[in-house]
Amino acid sequence: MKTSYQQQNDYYRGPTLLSTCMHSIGATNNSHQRDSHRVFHRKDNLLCVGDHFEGVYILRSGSAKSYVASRDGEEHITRFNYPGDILGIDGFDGQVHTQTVRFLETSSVYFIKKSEINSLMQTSADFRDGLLQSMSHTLACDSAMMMCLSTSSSEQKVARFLLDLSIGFSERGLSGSEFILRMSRTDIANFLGMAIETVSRVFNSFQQKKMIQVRLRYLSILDLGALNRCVAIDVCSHTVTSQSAPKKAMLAMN
Amino acid sequence: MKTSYQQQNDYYRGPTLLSTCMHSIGATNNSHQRDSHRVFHRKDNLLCVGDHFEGVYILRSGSAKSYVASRDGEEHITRFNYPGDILGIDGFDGQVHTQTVRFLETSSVYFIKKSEINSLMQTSADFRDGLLQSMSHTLACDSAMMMCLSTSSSEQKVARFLLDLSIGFSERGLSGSEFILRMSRTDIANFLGMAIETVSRVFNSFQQKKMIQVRLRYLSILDLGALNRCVAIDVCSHTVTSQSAPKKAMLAMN
DNA sequence: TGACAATCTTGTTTTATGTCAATTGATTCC
DNA sequence: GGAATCAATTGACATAAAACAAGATTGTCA
Repeated sequence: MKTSYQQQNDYYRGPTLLSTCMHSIGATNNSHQRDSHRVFHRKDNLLCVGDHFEGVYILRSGSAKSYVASRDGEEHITRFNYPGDILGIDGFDGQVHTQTVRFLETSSVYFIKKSEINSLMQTSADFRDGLLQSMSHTLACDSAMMMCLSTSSSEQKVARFLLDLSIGFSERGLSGSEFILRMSRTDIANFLGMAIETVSRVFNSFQQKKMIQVRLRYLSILDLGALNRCVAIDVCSHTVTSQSAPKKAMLAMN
Repeated sequence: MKTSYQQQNDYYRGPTLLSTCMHSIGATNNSHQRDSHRVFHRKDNLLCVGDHFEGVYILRSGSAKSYVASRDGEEHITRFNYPGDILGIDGFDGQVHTQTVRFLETSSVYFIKKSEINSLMQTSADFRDGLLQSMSHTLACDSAMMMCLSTSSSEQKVARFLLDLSIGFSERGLSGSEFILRMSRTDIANFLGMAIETVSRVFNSFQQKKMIQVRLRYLSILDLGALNRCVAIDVCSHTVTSQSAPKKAMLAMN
């Protein structure tokens, strides 16, 4: 079974918001490239809350999760990271990192020193635009996530999550319909703000409706349309007869 | 009663993440300052989803709400804005705005053209740092908000909301204990991802516990400590005898 | 000033989802 | 290779908060 799933930790070479930056750096100085690459393993931390800000990292291969911690020690995952993502951007404010970044599998990153960022901002318009664009894009994603967290049902949240993964893999030239969930159910539950049991139940429910096929961390999307419809209006769990009047009206408009 | 509440639409002159930027701009060119100031009224839109990105705005006085829209027309408020905040930053990605910004009261903004941003990024280290810092700070706030939305009870959400407002007003040199809620209950409910009725009930509950005093949009914080404790561990709505075992344990550790 | 429209509050009912508990199924590691 | 640990599922039950409904208050404009 494993063989049908694409390797997700191939080096990422496709277009990305920061591919331009890589160019700029390459053009500026080739000799230091060796030193700027670092490899990490599962459960390694790239950064911890409170670490001094030294620069940003571009994830080249593998995957990671970024999380914040509340006063009482509770952790909350704010993002899953994939190749091309910039890590450690949160350090610009106050020169201290507010998030911990932990790898989900063997991964490699490219490091850009603070001083390098500064000089590139002045000399390379591409780098400037790329960085601003990337941060701006992250802000937009956060807004969408907030909307998802605060207004969606459990089924909508999981559907949204799977679709985002699917889109992300597609953009990176991997299969958007068959992939491996590198994170645990606990991580997914934490990220989506729901109980782990509910995640399990929704997966099961989707599977019974032939929308997905899931076994442990191997996931196939069988009916993309159904997932998309689920996100737009949460009809997955209801029969038409049990629809409330407002929901019926919304369906009618479609 | 109104007289005891501070005017919130005085021009903001205190320290802010972008006060340095204002300096830089002032130093660069004084003559255009007149043109860059614009005044808006309640319910006016500064930006709409889909608008082409022309530059960013710094809110000088008043207040606004930023919201995104889903496919089915539902709106979700992602942020309330106060003097010193940068508006329109979301346009860096794709040169199109993804959020609508609407004023809650008569407000004024300072406009910085795209071309100006570009030249300032090159020439002024202060502006560069200020902008990156501001965006980074916003990202951190978003993370905290996501955590709040996904893991908090209704009482915790409202407590967190009031504390954030209080801190924001204090930082701006206004009273952190007595202020006007410029947004409607509906806006608050939308922002916090809860029903308007629940917002009303939580306000009432807090009032009965002498934590706050609220009448329409006039709000006083009577017991800051209680609000803070409510955010840390949600004990507001429970008596000690009804605590579950884990919650009791958490309380004991305090 | 009075009437209409918003906005906010309060009471009751319903339901989605969390919590608790038990079991099964994978990994890990001597 | 088998105990031990960790991860995921499944079922029964409890509950916080949404939905629904009705009323009170405030704001607005002729």
